[in-house]
Amino acid sequence: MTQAKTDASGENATGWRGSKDLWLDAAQNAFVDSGLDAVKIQPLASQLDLSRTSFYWFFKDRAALLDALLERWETTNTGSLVAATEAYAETISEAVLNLIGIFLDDGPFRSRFDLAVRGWAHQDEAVAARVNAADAVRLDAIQRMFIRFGFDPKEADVRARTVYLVQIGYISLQVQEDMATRMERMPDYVKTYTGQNPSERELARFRAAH
Amino acid sequence: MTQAKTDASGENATGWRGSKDLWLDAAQNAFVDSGLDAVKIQPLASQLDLSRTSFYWFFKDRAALLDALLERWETTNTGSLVAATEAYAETISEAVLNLIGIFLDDGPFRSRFDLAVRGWAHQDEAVAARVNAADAVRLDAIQRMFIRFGFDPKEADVRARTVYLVQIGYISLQVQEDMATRMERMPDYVKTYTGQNPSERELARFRAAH
DNA sequence: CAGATAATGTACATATCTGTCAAGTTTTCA
DNA sequence: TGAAAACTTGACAGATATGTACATTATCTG
Repeated sequence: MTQAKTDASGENATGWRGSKDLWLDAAQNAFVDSGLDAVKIQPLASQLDLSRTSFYWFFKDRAALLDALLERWETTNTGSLVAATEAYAETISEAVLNLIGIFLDDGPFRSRFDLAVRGWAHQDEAVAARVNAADAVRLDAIQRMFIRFGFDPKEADVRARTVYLVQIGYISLQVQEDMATRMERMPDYVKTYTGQNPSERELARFRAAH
Repeated sequence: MTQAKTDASGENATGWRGSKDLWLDAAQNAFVDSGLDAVKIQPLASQLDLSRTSFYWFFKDRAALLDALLERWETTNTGSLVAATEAYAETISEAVLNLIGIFLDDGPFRSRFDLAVRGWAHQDEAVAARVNAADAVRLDAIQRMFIRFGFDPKEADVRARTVYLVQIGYISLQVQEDMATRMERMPDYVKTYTGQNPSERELARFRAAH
């Protein structure tokens, strides 16, 4: 078997109606919107207006689809978070703002994807293990960021956890706050996270970026 | 219909094998361990060694069971958290330690129950609304706690969010840390949350309690 | 201990999902 | 343009879930 090719724009370049990515994208949407148990071949098929059994040409079975989903998550979310911790910054406040930024808007890090994966981990040991590993990698990257700005390793660890866990908590709470509210809280958050107030210039730059 | 009575110890006081609470407890266990979609009457029945249809004598249908589950959550977790914010404390550090304490051991607040309910909220609008309301009540109680110790309302709000979100984040991460590790991090957490170091006496009291 | 009530079980009707197979149809490319 | 490759489909088989109707049995009460 060979997959349908896609052109540079990601569009379907072949004359065929279905493709591996088409099924995977549909699965991801269902997964992000409604959790693992919404990822069912039958409903996806009706939604795509394809025969249910056509799915089996692209994937061995449902488990293979779920594997692909998890793999996609790993290579997306953790990577973009680590990159943000390594972005250029002159002060720890700026670095923290860089990091918080990726949770704010729909950048490469997909909060809801993260949430859905954690829901999955709740009912699957193997997935839980992979999520745990991802969390360790992320926390480590954030801790290194604090250390780079002169924090003692132990305190850097706790501060890394604080920043990260607050973001995960936000995602878990599924809060729907408008940007203005979030912006208003930002200086206090930075102060809590770093122990020092962000400069007006840093805040202005952050506001401009989001 | 009348339910089987239970005696003071909560044990089954009647000669009947099943009871509303028996089904509800089993449902809660399945729910907490594996999420909403594990709460199915057929599996619960085999597990309880009762006929599947016997369930329908106690509950109208599956939806009624789930309602009871959510109600139980509301009257347990939020209540115990609010109580902890109102517990006696001489300093903000002590108050924060009081609050963190309920997440540490298996007290009235059940972390995993909270996690499971949030997973449910992810796939059900109505549940999401009730969880949102619970979060608002909890955050409000924590904010009042900070204000009581002299914090400015806006800063109290952010600090309340930080403490609460970190705990929710911890739950979401399903971290399995031993008590020693958690204890070691405690002073830094208190410092981050309150801006001041806890006294040795406060830490000693906390260690003794957990 | 008998009748009422509470609880349990069997049988049936129905829905939704997964996966296999063999036979189709479309597209590609030599 | 015609054979091969890429895809699509309907029919089948099986698993597991929900809920209703009705018969049956266990427990309680007077």
